[in-house]
Amino acid sequence: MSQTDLLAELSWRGLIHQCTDQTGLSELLASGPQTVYIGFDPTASSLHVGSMMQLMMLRRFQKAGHRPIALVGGATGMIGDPSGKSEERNLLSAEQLQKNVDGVAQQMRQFLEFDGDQAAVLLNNYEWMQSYSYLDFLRDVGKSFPVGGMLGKESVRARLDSETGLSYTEFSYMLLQAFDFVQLCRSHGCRIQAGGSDQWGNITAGIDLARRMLGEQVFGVTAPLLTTSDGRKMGKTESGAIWLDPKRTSPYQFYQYWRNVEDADVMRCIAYLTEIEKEEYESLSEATESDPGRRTAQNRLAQWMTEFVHGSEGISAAVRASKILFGGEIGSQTDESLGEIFADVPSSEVERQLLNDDGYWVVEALQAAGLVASGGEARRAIKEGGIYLNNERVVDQQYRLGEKDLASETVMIFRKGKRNYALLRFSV
RNA sequence: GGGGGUUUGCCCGAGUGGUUAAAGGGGGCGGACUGUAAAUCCGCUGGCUACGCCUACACAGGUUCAAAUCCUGUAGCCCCCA
Repeated sequence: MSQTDLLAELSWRGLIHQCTDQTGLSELLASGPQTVYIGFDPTASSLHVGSMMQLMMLRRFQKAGHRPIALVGGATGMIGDPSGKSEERNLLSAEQLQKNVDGVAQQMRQFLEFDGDQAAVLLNNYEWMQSYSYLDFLRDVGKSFPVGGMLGKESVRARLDSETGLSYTEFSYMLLQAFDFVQLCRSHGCRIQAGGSDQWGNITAGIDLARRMLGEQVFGVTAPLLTTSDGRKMGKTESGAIWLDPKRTSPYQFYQYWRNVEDADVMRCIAYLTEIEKEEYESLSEATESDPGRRTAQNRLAQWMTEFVHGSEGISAAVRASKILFGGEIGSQTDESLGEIFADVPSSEVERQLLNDDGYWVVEALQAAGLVASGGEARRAIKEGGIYLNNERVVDQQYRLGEKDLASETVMIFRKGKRNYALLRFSV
């Protein structure tokens, strides 16, 4: 991909929100391979959907022949970026921070190429900040930082006007991030910083600082934030963030999240997060327009994302689980395959001998499985036709469960309504 | 300190001696429809192997054949006077 294609691509994808000097940047990119950096906050040991967008941005630069630097904020993470936050952050402990940095660094390997001519570089700003003394920092960096400019930044003003205010520590955050840019410019010849639009203030601070300290002209470009059509941040559910780590968000949940994206948001997700090409993008957009019921774009998005993040095994597991969880036939399964498919479903154990003799009363089983709070509720649910055993409706309130009702060696699958599953394990 | 009012199920809110497990609404849960959507429609919404029994209308006690409903005391909330 040539340099001009890169900006054209970012632009049709809507990934350029603000840019400090569009023509300057495009000339710079055209003049040869450049180094570009994006900072990542190590607030957790896994990346989530929001940071994925930034990683894809770096990936796009790398594919176009530039060198990406993923900067993990080991030092800045100790302070906490106040941008876009309404409250003072809790400070993370040093050990927690280190764990997070390690976890995040690990995940980046699947997004960026760390070998070859334009090998990606992974840095931690703790490396150069840890031994920087306060006095030296004030003399070298603070000196070139006019407070008036800082006060003018939107991110600072918003917090100063709020009731919680802004601590000196958080106020200083900007200096640290600005200095990162200077440092990377010096050590790696990095002249471009990208980031989310909430980073605009920090990025421009870095550009000003580079001009003052190094006399260098550097550039900044921001991408829009990934929000829903009604303005909420994407990548969050009631139960928390969507993580890239399969231990935190299973491939199934991940897949389902994207499948369920609103029509109004789906095309933006595809543009921002995937590498689906323009022609396909347009045909998906057309499909959403003309036949929204088929959810063609959502399916494609879910499939692309899950495969990219969790590999071919992840996507096939997610699709298999989706088919069964949405009412498909269960048939005869093994404990192992059920365990995989129903990984996110609560399960309980009861004694196997309950199945002997007259069998185990469904109403009791439903209570044991935790699907209903009382026997009365269980009876009612059955009467209403809302209870399913291994995806087949239970009609008889007096039904007794026996060995024949097992879906696998030891497990029965109960469902209340469309989506509430619970496993009951009959152990020995 | 004195006087008046109020307290109902997850929430709001009717009910002022018996057919009241308590109208109506909201929420929740099921079902139908659908796009694993929205809207809509229908049903359910104290417990108990249950045509019966038990527990419930702030709490404790009393009157009565019978109380969420009447009386007394206690507590919470609200208003008026000082």
